[in-house]
Amino acid sequence: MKTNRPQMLEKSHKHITCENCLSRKDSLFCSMTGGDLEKVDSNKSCSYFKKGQPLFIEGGLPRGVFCINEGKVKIYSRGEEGKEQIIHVATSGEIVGFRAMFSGEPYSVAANTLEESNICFISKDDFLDLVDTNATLRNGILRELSKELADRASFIKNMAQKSVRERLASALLILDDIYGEDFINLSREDLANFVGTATETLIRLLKDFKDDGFVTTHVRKIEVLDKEGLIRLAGV
Amino acid sequence: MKTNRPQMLEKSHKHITCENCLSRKDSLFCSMTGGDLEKVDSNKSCSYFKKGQPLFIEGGLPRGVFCINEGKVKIYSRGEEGKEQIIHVATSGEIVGFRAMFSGEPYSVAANTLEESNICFISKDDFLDLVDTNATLRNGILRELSKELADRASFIKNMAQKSVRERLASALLILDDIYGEDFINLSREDLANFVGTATETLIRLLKDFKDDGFVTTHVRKIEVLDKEGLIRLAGV
DNA sequence: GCAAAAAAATGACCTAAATCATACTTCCTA
DNA sequence: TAGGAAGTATGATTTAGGTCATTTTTTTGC
Repeated sequence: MKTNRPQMLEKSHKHITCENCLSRKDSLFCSMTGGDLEKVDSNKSCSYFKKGQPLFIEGGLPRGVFCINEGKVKIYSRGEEGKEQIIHVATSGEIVGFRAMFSGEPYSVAANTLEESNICFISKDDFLDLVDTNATLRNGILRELSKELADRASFIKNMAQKSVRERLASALLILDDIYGEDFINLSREDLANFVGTATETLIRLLKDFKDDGFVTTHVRKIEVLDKEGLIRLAGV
Repeated sequence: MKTNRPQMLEKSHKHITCENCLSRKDSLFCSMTGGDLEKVDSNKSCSYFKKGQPLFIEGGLPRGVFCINEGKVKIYSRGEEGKEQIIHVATSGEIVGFRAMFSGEPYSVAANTLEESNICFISKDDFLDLVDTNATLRNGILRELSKELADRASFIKNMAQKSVRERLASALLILDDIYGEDFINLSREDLANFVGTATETLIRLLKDFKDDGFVTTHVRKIEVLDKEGLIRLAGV
């Protein structure tokens, strides 16, 4: 059963040891062993982020990467009239912002927390050093980049060829995966910006989905009731 | 002045030496020196491809990478009703299909020549070996992957937030860059599948652009007359 | 615990762009 | 080099979904 727990994270800046980080098992860092792990551990800094805080902004200069210990982060880019397009929602264990490390260019996207989060920061030098010396990590990163590239190709195809209804179904399935044990917890506006539609349209469609028994809502939180149904709707 | 030359490529399978490959300067391989270059050279195979031939198909198993010596290749993915979404048009010097080398998964996209092309093939083992031992190449690839990721994020945003008109303007600018000295040479259908619209809509909008003096057409070929105008239209 | 602000919801309306139908051109190839 | 197929063009019609305006609910800060 899904939970609706009001998460209360430790608000201090106390150090989270990689050794004990529960999120590490899902992470690119999962393979790391003694020496490298210690190096990261001693050089990283951990912070508590309130909901809505930026990790970095579009056009900013990257100084390092962020490793999510606990929480959710939206990766997005702003269009002309300021409308956000959310590209990805990152969760515990994910490393955020490492693409700009390699491209040598400013951030092409921005990142903000979607809820209160504990996030560690590893400096550019330390990270690149690690990538250079640790072949397993490097291969993990190459694999990750490739997968993400494939994801985005399919994202583009969906935007081009699917109706908003189908895209919403597919977005809910993706988010249900990301939120795992918890309810999907995004504002209607953020959800609309992920699906790529107007907020009003999203609200209407979500109501349809509710009426049809695919989902239910607890104020702003969304619970997926019928995955199979959504899969059929999404037409994957 | 743009050319309209009827390209006639060497139709044999004769070997193209990397050493003399004119496209190499634009390539990820540009940094490669004696030893590595010779290794690639002696292990690769070169082929002439007719217009419309597949390099690989969606879901197929990758055996190596393709290096375009001369020609154009569309990278695309098919939607449910078989409609193609073109993700990228690759040209001389580009290496195609290296993402799947790292992900260990089947191709998530397909690749077909858009015109007759000379393309070299490098086997998976040779390529991965090279990446493992040549740090410069490796960094080039990481940079390339990152840039492409950024490109696709902006592609997604455009699909979500821009009108077909704006997307067409932006697509024409991108293609004008890719085709360089030559006219843009894509079927209306391919162009529609790149912009992400119906073929009829594309034809109508292209006519508008012609009436407004932004482009002119030579049968199927498209010549950009007013870049500045298109930039304004695209709203970049 | 209340006021103000932000978010969510609903209604009315409008248009960009899809779809369907058909005609015209250009390109192959037999 | 004729004839058929593929590609291009245009017209008529429909509709998904965007926009704007307003109300209701929830959240937030004092």
